[in-house]
This record gives sequence, C-alpha cells and structure tokens, in this order.
Amino acid sequence: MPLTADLTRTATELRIVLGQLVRRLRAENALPLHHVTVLSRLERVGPQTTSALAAAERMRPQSMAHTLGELGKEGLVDRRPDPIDRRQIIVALTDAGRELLTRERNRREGWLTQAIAEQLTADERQVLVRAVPLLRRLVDS
Amino acid sequence: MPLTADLTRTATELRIVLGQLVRRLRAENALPLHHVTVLSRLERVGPQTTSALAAAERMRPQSMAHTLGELGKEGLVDRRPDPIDRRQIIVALTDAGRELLTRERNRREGWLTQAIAEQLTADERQVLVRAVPLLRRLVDS
DNA sequence: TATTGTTATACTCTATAACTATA
DNA sequence: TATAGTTATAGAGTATAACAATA
Repeated sequence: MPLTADLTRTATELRIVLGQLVRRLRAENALPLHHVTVLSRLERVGPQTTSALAAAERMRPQSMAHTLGELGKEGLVDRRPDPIDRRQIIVALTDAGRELLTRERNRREGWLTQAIAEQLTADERQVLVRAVPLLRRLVDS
Repeated sequence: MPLTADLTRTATELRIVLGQLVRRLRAENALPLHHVTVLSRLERVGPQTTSALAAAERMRPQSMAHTLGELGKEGLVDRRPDPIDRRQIIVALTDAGRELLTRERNRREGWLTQAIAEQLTADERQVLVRAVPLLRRLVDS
C-alpha cells in the first residue's frame, strides 16, 4: 500500500517535470521542437518512409505527414516515391536540412547538454543515463 | 571530448523520449494534460494566485490565466479577489474539481503508475526516483 | 508608476475523418 | 480489397502584445 502511494507520487512528479522540460526546450527555441525531432532522426537513421518515421516517434502517420509537409515546404527534406513500391514515399534530409540541423544543435540541444554538464555531478549524470532507457520502456508498454 | 559527445547523445535521447512520453500521457487522456497539472497542484499546495501557479509551472502568467479561464468555465476552480490586495486573484479547487481529479487520477496517472510498477524492477524504480529531482534541477538551471 | 491579471491573437503540436493512389 | 500517404478540420497547449484594474 505505501508502495503504490509512492509510485503514484513518483508518477505525478515525473509528469510535472516532463511538462516543464518540454516548455523549457521550446523556449530555447529557434526551430519548432517536432521539426528538430524529425530532422535529427533522419540524420541518425537515414532516409525513411512516412510510416516508419511516425512509428518511431509513436505518432499518427497523418501527424507525421503534416510535419513532413512543413519541412518539405521549407526545403529541409526531400520526398520521392520508392521506385519499387510507388505507394511508399522515401523521406531524406536535403543539404539545407543537414546544415540547419547542425546549426540548431549548437543552440537548443546545446542548452540541455550544457545543463547536464554543469548542473549534475558525474554520479548524477550516470543516474540520468540509466533513466533514459527506463523511460523508453514505459513509453513502449 | 568523448564526454561531450556522450552528453549530447544523452540530451538527444532524453529529448526524444520526453516527447514520446508526453504524447503517450495525452493519449491516456480524458482530461487535457495541463488541466490535470493545475488541478493537482491546487490540491497538493492549496489555493494560489495566478502568478504563483504560473511560476510553479514555469509558464507565462497569460497562459495560466487562459487555462484558469477554461477550468473556471467548467466549474472546476473558483477565483476570487484577495480581500487585502484586490489585484490578486486567489484560485481554489471547487468540490467538482476535487472529485474530477480523484476520478481522473485513477485513469491517466493510473497508466503511468502502473507502467512504473509493472515494467520496472525495484532497482530500476529507484533509478527513476533519483532521476526526477535531477530533471527538476535541469529545468531550473 | 508598478503590479496583477485578463483578453485577443497567433503559433506549435497532434489527432480523427475523409480522401487519393498504388498494390 | 488492403496499404501508404495526404488533406481538411479541429482541438490541446503555449506565447506575445495590448489592455484593465488595483495598489
């Protein structure tokens, strides 16, 4: 019984601090947060279909299509049909997208990286590193 | 040098999983997430001014006023001027708000609490418990 | 004049429903 | 018919600017 009570409290505190972190990240802005998310995934994993991107972000394909539409209009991604199955659209970073991502990373992700470096001790950073895959497991549950 | 690279990677992974968690929380919905946030703070801390609520959530007072307007229209919070300084508005939970919060907690926060209970070992839960105040420190930095 | 709060407006982010095109 | 994608629409969530009221 006290276990459950503690867990509920942890859940509440986690939810609250998540919201605050997202707002903080947005404030350290320049680019919309979901744009950076998609661009950086394309950089790490390479060209992807709309569906694959949506699944990776746990987002509806329609939402991802909308985001990709915005990125395409800005010339940051390039979309072309898969030559084999022309229903599928392969999304890839353009040079402009790659450049922007690099510049942007030095700002926004810069803030979070810097905060982790400056505000936490080495031991505390280890706690954070171990916590991230646990959060991922919660998302996937 | 490898330290900074690792930190950047941790920051990126953290940002990504944050977004996913927020979407998941929203999906386990019923109530808008920011409504729950404000209601549960009022329950924990008691009646508050608009400014105090905004500061606590690291949000603009205007945004908080907007949220409070919605909550007020739904009869979940009660707003009345401070008798001493009538510029200040004291916001308090109504009975309806308190009831709704209890019902809601059994759903949404229910999901997160349950996921923490079922998906994590006792040791892993401890990592999470220790990580939350670290995240808070990052927000405040 | 300074502080507290609100309203108007717009932008970010995501979802549902309805549609098109290819398989 | 099933699958991949998009468009239209709406709602959640937050910010900036302009304003009103009280101190």
